[in-house]
Amino acid sequence: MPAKEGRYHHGDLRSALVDAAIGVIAERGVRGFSLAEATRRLGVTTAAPYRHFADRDELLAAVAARALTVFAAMLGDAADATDTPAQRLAAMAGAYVRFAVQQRPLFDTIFNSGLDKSRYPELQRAWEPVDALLAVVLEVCDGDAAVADALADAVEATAHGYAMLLIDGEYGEGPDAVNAAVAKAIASAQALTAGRHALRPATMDKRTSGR
Amino acid sequence: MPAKEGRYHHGDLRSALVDAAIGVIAERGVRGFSLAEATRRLGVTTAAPYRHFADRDELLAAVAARALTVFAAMLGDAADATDTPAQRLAAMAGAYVRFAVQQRPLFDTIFNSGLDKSRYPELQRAWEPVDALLAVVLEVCDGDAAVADALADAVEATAHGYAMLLIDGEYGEGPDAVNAAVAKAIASAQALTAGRHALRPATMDKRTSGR
DNA sequence: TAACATTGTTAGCAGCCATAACATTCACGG
DNA sequence: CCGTGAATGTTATGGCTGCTAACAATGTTA
Repeated sequence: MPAKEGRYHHGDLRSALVDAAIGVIAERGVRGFSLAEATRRLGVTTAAPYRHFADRDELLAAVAARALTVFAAMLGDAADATDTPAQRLAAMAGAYVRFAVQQRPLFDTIFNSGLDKSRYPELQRAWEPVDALLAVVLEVCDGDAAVADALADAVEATAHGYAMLLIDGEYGEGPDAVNAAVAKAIASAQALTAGRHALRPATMDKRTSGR
Repeated sequence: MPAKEGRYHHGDLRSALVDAAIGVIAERGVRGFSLAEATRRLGVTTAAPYRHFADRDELLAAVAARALTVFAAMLGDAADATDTPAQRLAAMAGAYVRFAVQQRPLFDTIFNSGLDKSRYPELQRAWEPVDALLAVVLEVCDGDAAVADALADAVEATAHGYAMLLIDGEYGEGPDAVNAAVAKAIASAQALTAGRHALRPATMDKRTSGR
């Protein structure tokens, strides 16, 4: 039931707050997000959210949980559009980076909001579909489970790094920068796959890891 | 001249504020940083910083600039401790991740403070030594400049991703998690180097990059 | 319909960033 | 040695934020 004008009870304030929060974050960034602004847009008092969330961060965690479902869907779609396991991995790396810019408020809420993830079990659960996508694809990619795990981690880290540096402006602004970063993430996934023998844990070399 | 007790003029408030800010960030995180708290620790008024910084963010930018010199030094030391260019690259990837945890307040100020980098030319200049380290090592790594640039970007992104995910708690807490992440970053750098032929820009494959 | 749970509001506190007006000290030229 | 302006502090204030306590309106259910 949508909220009627002038009604005392909003109807579904909780999810309306999540929507409003996304809007505010889209306009002002996660850093500029304010609970007060979100309530203003919904025409409720600044005290109202506290009936549904313990504090500001709990609302952000709810936004992040919703964001993770969108994220998982986007990665899944990218994976489904390809044939071989190696292609899926590369496509997901590209989708990871694309998600960061296409859904920047969501990406930022997940990764750049400074939430203490361990405090929100809801969030940990929301991560599972994403983890599953990476893990499943990788088990298929290679018979060797140890290398497969390492490769999944490496591709995830690389895609994450490209995504973060891209939205930080490291590669410039505009669609060209985005496409370049996406392409690099895909190529890196392929390079990691090609050089994956170096990822086997036992292979790790004391000379370079020490300090 | 260090500040004497009860003195009206502090002596060197600007750099004292930078130090204090690092302390506050160390205890409360970048997100919990407050200009007011920093001034409290120095025994000055909350208005005092505005004689030296236009606003809160400008102080953070100064912290970030100092952080980048430490960062560059750490990467440089790691590179110097090795022999071959490939080893240098891998060592820098490990040092990148180690820096994130060993100097977390500094790392967070550089990457997780939400500063608009383009607004602070001082910051852009502070990046140059880091870029130089990556670029120089890579030109040596291979005769092919295009691949070298791509490899430098890929290793940087990968190290950055591991660093971010590590401090986000993705790999757990404690020194074991740190060592594991460092080792993975090093191994990934080696894997990228081994598979670097896939990074050549012309190689990029339309089938996986589309959507 | 009466009692209870839910979900809003009003009012108010404390903390933060930032600015304007004022005070003190420093540094330099006569 | 002094006086005058620049530099660098302080006091006072305003607006925004997160959050809480006390109260009010609405739903729900026996």
